[in-house]
Amino acid sequence: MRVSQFFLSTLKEPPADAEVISHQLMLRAGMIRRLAAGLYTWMPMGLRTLRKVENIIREEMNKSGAIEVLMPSIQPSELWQESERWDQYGPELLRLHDRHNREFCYGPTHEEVITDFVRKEIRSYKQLPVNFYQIQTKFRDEIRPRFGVMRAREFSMKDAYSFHLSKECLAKTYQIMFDTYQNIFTRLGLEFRAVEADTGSIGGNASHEFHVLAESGEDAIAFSNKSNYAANVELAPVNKVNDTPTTQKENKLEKIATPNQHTIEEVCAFLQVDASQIVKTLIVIGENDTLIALVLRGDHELNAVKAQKLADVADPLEFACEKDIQDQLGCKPGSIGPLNLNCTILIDHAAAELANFVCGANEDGFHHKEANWHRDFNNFDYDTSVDIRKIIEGDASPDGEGSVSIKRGIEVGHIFQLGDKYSRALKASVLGDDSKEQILTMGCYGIGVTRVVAAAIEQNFDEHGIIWPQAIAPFELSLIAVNMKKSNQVQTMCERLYSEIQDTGIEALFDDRELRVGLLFKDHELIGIPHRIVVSDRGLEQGNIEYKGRADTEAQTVPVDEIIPFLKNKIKI
RNA sequence: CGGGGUGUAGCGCAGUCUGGUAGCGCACCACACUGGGGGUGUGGGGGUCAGAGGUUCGAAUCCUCUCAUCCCGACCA
Repeated sequence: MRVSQFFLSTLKEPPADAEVISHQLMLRAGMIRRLAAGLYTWMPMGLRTLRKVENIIREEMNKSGAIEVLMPSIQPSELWQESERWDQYGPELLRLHDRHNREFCYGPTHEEVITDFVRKEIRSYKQLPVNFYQIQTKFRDEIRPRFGVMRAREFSMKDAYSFHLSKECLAKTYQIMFDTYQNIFTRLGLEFRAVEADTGSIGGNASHEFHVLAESGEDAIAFSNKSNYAANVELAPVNKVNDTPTTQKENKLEKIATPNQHTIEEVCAFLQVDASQIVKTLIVIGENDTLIALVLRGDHELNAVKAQKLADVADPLEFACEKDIQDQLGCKPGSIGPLNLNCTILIDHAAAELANFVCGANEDGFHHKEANWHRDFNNFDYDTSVDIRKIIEGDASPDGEGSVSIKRGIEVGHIFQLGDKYSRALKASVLGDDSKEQILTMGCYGIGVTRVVAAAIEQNFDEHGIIWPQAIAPFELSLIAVNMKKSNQVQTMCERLYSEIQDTGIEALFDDRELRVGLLFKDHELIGIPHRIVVSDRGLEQGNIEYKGRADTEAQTVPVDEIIPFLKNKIKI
């Protein structure tokens, strides 16, 4: 492609409202433009990368045996009423009316449509298992779209849905999709991890998220340093360290005044103790609007996802207001402690292992020192202690092998074993080999296609711009001329090379603009094209072309005669 | 939806406090010089100062409302 016949629109400065690096670089490199909040136009440069991502996904999905379909983005409300999600989904579902005042929604996902399709089309167990996928535009009316296409309202997603007679069969396809996702993200050239995940609101059993590792990721992932274990921090369990908690010491329980010391930091500083020797007591709403105390070690953080799964705790987790705490427990939140507290108390096992600890005294301005569970608490039972804290760096790995380190990731894929939630609601069934009707079992598998593009940038950039993995670069090679206008030999060589490069199948962007070479370098580095050759009088006099990889620090010279094989070898067509 | 910003030329901003000719840099157009890392000069084009209402002789500037947008919290590919 010649730049003169393409559309290049780079910005020297990032627009002020772009915060994250991928958003800034996508705007500056002329990949996208914002139309409205969470809505983006893909410009020619960005679209080339988007299409490459799609194609890799499509190829690998096809290889896995999945079959491509394309469903409408607008869906009738009736299907959503059948699954009961019309009422459950909330304002994120963009609802609309047609001219006859019939209700529709813009699809945020396609479980209903595909299940409806399958119940009409699939009659026999002999047609199973089957896995349909599409690459299609979704709309989710996010409360706060942000970070450019990373969290847009309209976005492109690859969604696949598999149908089975049995859970065993589903598990097989699930494994195939797991492997396919590994292949896809490997081919995309991204550093990623498959992690165990919460099944969340979609429901179902097994679930894995695929995360692209990047500093700016919104999710925290816990890894074992010894095994393959990886899990979203929201989900990662924390193992009990001891079989029995530390035994009490001789020191007596002591009540001390801690005037105006409310937070853990304040109390620690005031009493000169470490946060790990203090217990914090959080009051949340339980089932039936009772209050429940969650007790954690002072240096640990509550894991809300784990806590709200406990039978007594309301889901979603909700903290009690100060007034209710004051009215029902007799003091302000800053002085609550588990000793003689008049409500259900759930103790995190790390807190239950403490001895001689500090805790609130349930009296404004007072704490206890030297508290011990077995000695000072009636009915304390270590075995009933619960796991409600966030795993932290250095904790033992949940699978028992090695310890945990934590990295940040961007969720780009998610696979679920759905079960029969939708097939049951929509009565999707087939006849089995016993001639009996059987409800289908489903799996679903998503990849955020547009998000992959942003995530790839978050993982691959420097101060000059994007550094594309070759598989998804908009162009593979930059052909730049120094002062072509004034040099016939440069111009002739560029035309010759451009033609020969095209014959190799390498996708080159030939910058034939009459601009200073510095400008050309800046533009091509910003766009992130992985390979670059420069043709100049200076080089040609020595019979050389200059080559530089986008991530290289030094350029190298290559004899003119060898440049095409050299490039073929570098770019591996 | 709560909290905090921001809306002035395509982009980045000043001007607003203290009302009085609409500005700067980049980009764009023309010409000339220049030519291996965002060069120089000369001359240009482009704005309903987010919108509406109000105060005033006079409003980008003061007041009221509306809209848009970004950042921090709960959701998700």
